[in-house]
Amino acid sequence: MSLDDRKLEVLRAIVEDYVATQEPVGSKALVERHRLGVSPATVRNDMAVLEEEGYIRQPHTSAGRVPTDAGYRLFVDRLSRVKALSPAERRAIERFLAGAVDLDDVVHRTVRLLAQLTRQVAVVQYPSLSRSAVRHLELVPISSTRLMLVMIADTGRVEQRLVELPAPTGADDVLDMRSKANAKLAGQKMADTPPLVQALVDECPREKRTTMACLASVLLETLVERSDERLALAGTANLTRGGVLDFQGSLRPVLEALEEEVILLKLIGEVEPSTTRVRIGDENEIDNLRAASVVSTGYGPGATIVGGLGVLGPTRMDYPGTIATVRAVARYVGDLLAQN
Amino acid sequence: MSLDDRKLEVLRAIVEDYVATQEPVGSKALVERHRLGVSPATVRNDMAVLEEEGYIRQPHTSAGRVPTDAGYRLFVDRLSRVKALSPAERRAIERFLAGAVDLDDVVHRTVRLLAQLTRQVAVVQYPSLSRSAVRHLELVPISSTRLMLVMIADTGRVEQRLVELPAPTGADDVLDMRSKANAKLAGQKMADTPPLVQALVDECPREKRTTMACLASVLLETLVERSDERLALAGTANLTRGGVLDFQGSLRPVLEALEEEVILLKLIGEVEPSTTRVRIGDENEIDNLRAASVVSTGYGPGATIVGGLGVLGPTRMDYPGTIATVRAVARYVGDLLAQN
DNA sequence: GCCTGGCACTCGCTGAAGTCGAGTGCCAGT
DNA sequence: ACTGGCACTCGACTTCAGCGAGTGCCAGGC
Repeated sequence: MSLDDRKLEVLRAIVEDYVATQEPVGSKALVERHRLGVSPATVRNDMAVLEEEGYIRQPHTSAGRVPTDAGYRLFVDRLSRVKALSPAERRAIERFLAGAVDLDDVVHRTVRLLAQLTRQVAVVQYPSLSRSAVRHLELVPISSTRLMLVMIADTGRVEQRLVELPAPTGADDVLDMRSKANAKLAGQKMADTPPLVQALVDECPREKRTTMACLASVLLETLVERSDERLALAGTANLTRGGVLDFQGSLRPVLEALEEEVILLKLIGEVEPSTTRVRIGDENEIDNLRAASVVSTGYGPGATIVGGLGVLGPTRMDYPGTIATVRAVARYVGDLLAQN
Repeated sequence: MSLDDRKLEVLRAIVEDYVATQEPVGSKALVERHRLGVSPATVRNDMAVLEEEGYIRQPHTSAGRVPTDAGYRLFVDRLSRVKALSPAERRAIERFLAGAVDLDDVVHRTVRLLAQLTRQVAVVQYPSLSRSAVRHLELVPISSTRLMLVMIADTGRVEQRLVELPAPTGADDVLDMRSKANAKLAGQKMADTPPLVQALVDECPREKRTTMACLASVLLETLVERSDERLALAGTANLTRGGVLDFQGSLRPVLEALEEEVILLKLIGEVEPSTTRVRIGDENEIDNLRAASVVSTGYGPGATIVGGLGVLGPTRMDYPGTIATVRAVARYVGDLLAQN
């Protein structure tokens, strides 16, 4: 059986009320608060159907109804009107982000802002190396057999790495390697660098080749294999909002999941074309997060995406508002990066 | 009245039992578990005295006793024997830290290790800039009016900052500024740099002075004013250990405090000579943490201290074990930094 | 003088019983 | 197809009694 308009309206009302009050919502209260123009009995019949279809459920016999994950899904996909941000919010975002001096600072401010606006846990991925390009490489001699390699990406991200050289190497040779490496790699997308790094070694005069190979391996490590992307997290205290009711009584699994960078990256890092992704409850592959929802999106200068950001909260969350905020913040951060 | 040895022994037994069981401990159970050689009645009398002196209290009339903050204090100061780490633990620490490739990596591994070993929330401060020295400065031209300043500290920490120049500046001039800055500042303690930076400007030929002044102001910002020291945090999930009993029922204030970097820095950053500092409950100046204890210490290569680290947990924690672990980890990290 | 056994007392915890009421499903009527 | 009515369910809350851990105190013994 398909759901007629009124049933959908009832579902929306249930979701909205439940999100607002955190309590199972009954037919009577629904009619009172939403002027549906029908009687409670009618609503009850609709509810029975919605329950049969799996969109809502009763926590206990003879209590009100609560949306299921599927109910939220339907709500997000078909029923929610996008909430526009208030001008005040827009201004807050702009002002808050404007003061950033530094990539670190941008990310920190962003994640705090997101947490504050959505009142949920916010996660921001640092601009991913694999999606950005090399701006400049610097080699700093530490001792005769040690260099520090500093890589500056076009997103402003900086990585450094110690290089142990196989043999003492003079300052001139270091300068030489530096200029060669820059000539070859500056401006290139990280993903395109491996063959170039190889070429760097191949083109090297024999006597310097082992040294260069050594540098090359660290370069590859830094540019490509570095899978441990960095993250910033904020707003964990928001998990305690709404008492112990959300997250089925225990924050434990959620906090544990939040500590695993790998998990978080999976959640917000897998960004496709500029859509906003909403994962509700069981849709999360992580067991620990089956009681949570994640709203995530990609960000970056212009249309390119260099990283992901998002928020995590109880399935019972204000989806329209959260989605709008996440999108807006992502857009502002993208603009900020574009200015660099 | 002063406390005789047996009363102290009773206090120790109460602390140990309470830490282990998380339940108020009564006179009978105490005698059974600790072979004190006296009867419960005697212990009761001792308890009455201890209570009068403020070292223990009864949650409710006719329940067992629980240590007060003062009780823990006395325990830590006079009663706890230092627990030596097991060889297995030592090996775990060494092995876990050995694989670090990078300062970031060192800090991350350390904080995770601490959290795991103590089963509490761990905090590690990045080597503080103000306590370290400049190893090298690098200036990377981004455009004709923009430079990126990269500062490498002797602790391995790297800071970068964008510099907007007042006028287009050629590559030669940039190189010149770079070598002058390095000549002046490399090897210097951050704290000593301000007059040197000033000298840098003063010694500059007039026509380049405004450019140099511009660089200098960013330098000062980076080297000195940068008060927002960085931190790493791990193990928040451990807060949920022990149910909602610790932290008087709400994790909220604790999580909030953990989000404030300023607060954390105050807690673990104020490191004096290489003592381990223990703050118990009310001794924390932060209101949100009056139900928590913090064990912190400084770390650094050799005898110098470049940063702080520590753990935070319920006042009901295993102090001897925690103190031993914190100290050991700090020592290993210090050794690791010394190798650089 | 200090320790001990005994004893009355306190009081939180637990479980049973009872009440309340929100909310339901169903049915007959419009 | 909707509505009003009605019997029913069942969780939440309250009350009450009994239990038992633990106490404080006191009188007696080493």
